[in-house]
Amino acid sequence: MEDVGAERRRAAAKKRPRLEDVAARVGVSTASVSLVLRGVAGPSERTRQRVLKAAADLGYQVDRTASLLASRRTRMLGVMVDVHSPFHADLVEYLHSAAEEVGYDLVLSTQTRTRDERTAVETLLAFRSEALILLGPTAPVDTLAALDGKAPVIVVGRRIEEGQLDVVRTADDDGVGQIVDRLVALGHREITYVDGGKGVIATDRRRGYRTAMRRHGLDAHIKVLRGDNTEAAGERAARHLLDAGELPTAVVAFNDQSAIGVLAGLARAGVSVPGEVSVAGYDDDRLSRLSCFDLTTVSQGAEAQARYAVAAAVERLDEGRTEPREVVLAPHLVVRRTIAGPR
Amino acid sequence: MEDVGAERRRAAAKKRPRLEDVAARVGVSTASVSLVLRGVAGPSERTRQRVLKAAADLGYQVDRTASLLASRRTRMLGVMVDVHSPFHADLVEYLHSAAEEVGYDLVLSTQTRTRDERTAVETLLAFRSEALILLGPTAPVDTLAALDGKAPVIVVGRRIEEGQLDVVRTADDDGVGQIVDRLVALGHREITYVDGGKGVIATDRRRGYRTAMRRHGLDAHIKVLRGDNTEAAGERAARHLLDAGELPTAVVAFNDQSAIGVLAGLARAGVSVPGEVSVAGYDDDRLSRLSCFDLTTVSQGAEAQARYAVAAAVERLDEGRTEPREVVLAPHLVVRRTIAGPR
DNA sequence: ACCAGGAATTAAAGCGCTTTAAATTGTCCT
DNA sequence: AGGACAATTTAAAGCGCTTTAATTCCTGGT
Repeated sequence: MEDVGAERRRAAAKKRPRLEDVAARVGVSTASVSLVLRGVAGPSERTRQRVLKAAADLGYQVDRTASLLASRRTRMLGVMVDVHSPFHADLVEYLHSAAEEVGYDLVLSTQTRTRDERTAVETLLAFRSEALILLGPTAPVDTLAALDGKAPVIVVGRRIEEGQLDVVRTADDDGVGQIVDRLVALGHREITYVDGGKGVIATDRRRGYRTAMRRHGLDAHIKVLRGDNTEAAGERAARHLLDAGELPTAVVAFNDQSAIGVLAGLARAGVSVPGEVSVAGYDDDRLSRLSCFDLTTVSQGAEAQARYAVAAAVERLDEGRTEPREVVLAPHLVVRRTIAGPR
Repeated sequence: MEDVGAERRRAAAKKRPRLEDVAARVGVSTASVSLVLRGVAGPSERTRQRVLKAAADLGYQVDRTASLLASRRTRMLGVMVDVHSPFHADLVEYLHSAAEEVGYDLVLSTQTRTRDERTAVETLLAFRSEALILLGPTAPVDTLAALDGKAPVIVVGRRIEEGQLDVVRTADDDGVGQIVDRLVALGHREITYVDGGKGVIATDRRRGYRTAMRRHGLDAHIKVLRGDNTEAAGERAARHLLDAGELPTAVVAFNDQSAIGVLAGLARAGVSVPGEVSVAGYDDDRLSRLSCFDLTTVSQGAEAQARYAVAAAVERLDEGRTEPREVVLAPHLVVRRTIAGPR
């Protein structure tokens, strides 16, 4: 009993200082302190200085949960990312800067094996994000639209049918088309595509491949290998090609991770890239830029996407826009080492 | 004027439901609803069901900021990570599971170019993290110790002198020693080390290299190349070696990222690994496992570290431990493709 | 000396939830 | 029927901050 009491007292003694403590020390009201600390105009210079000093002396640090609760606004944007994606990592960084510029803060929630999309989004909402920026969400449109009722939803990187939600994305089919065009220009005809699974993004890119192949009259060479968004899938695809014994002259993968898997699979079998086979990815993520891969890929303009996404959120939040808007950016080819003319 | 009023009314109308709304709908008090929603024993089964139903109907979602504010506890652990480090990404994932198991939640804060360690930690504190788990912090001990006054600090992966703080780490010098031992056993004598900069971790690993070399009587071959924790540094080091024209038979790098840079630099110059030069890294991070690298490295046991870190936090928070404790795990060699006997 | 008007300051009412102590209800004996 | 006791339920007091409306304090002009 004694002990518990003592402990409690000790704990109370070293409790973090509150606004009230700072106010008491200076001899002003908590209102004034609050104003000074947030840099709101009003308090006199003298008060300002004294408050600042007292706050520093006490080691005062604002309690964000209380601020958020008290102010109707939170100025926080919730971002859902897939922690495994290097491309998302890039995006997050740009989102950070973009948000900072307009005075917003980011709260991240990441999906892992144990936390699915729904949980991730709920956390964001529970923390009072004012808008949700979802990077490549896989949930059905209805679900996303329902979410939009609770907070403006900005979907990044994925197509959504007909003006239901704010979307920022690149024209994925066009991007893949550009790769195919370039490969064809280099003289390739046997161009195989490694698929990215059943998401909307994957569908678009696959379509881009098919369309481009047809445009060049290469219908007969259209070949799509099952896959997903991981290195493992790329490697499997490569093994599959090798086992089949008839390597195409070029392989285009759903994304960079998959492409890197393809690269690995080929390397292991001693197939030279781009000597024997050309390989291209999609996203221009960190990994693709590593000099050991130096992968030819398509840039989605991560920075621009981040900027537009934040801008969209701000428009909804601060400028009263209510109609959904879609921003489609043009992807552009980033030619690096992994493609060349056919063998 | 009219418009603004109207808009405000509309906004108010679709405001998210509060505990009170759920309570009103069922005809009980907010207290009961709170209890039910948190799964606390007390409310009858009948009440329980009705509350759950009402909450679902209304689409109620708890406002975390309010909960946190109201409960003295937050059950949140603040984690500071470097978003660029694949090893940290691994750790975070394990931390997530470990925390979840003991009923804690994680709030992440990442340093980027624009956000330094201090800011990151302040955010964590502002969100009322009860303890801080710092992954490889670079701040001086004093700063960290000061922090410990505000919330228990658990330092992960870095040595801290003499019982000032909770620390979970692996014996880095030993780890590097193991690599050197293995290389020597394979017959290597000219083993060069690519340094990791001036942090404490780097110091330990460098020492491990030096000590091991001396132990094998290879003092004359000790050679440390300047570097840091990036791929770029590794690549620079490789170029340096190549320019000097006298390649060692083995290169040990500060971490996997740096080692991958070395690999890239050597590959570009057409030097075969492990044929002509053996290369080893440290951390056993994601990248090192990619089959295209298949890098020999040292595992720090990310999962175990995460587990111990969370355990340490819980002990401080819930079990009243106050003396700092250090957990030093034994690293273990992960032999993959990149080392072999000397040429 | 007095007052209008602006500048600085503050009292007080929440924000949406948790939690404690007290009130209410129900059950089972005697 | 009356009462003891346990099972439920709830009123009300915060949590630490923001914000609005009101108050106080200064000016300078008359």
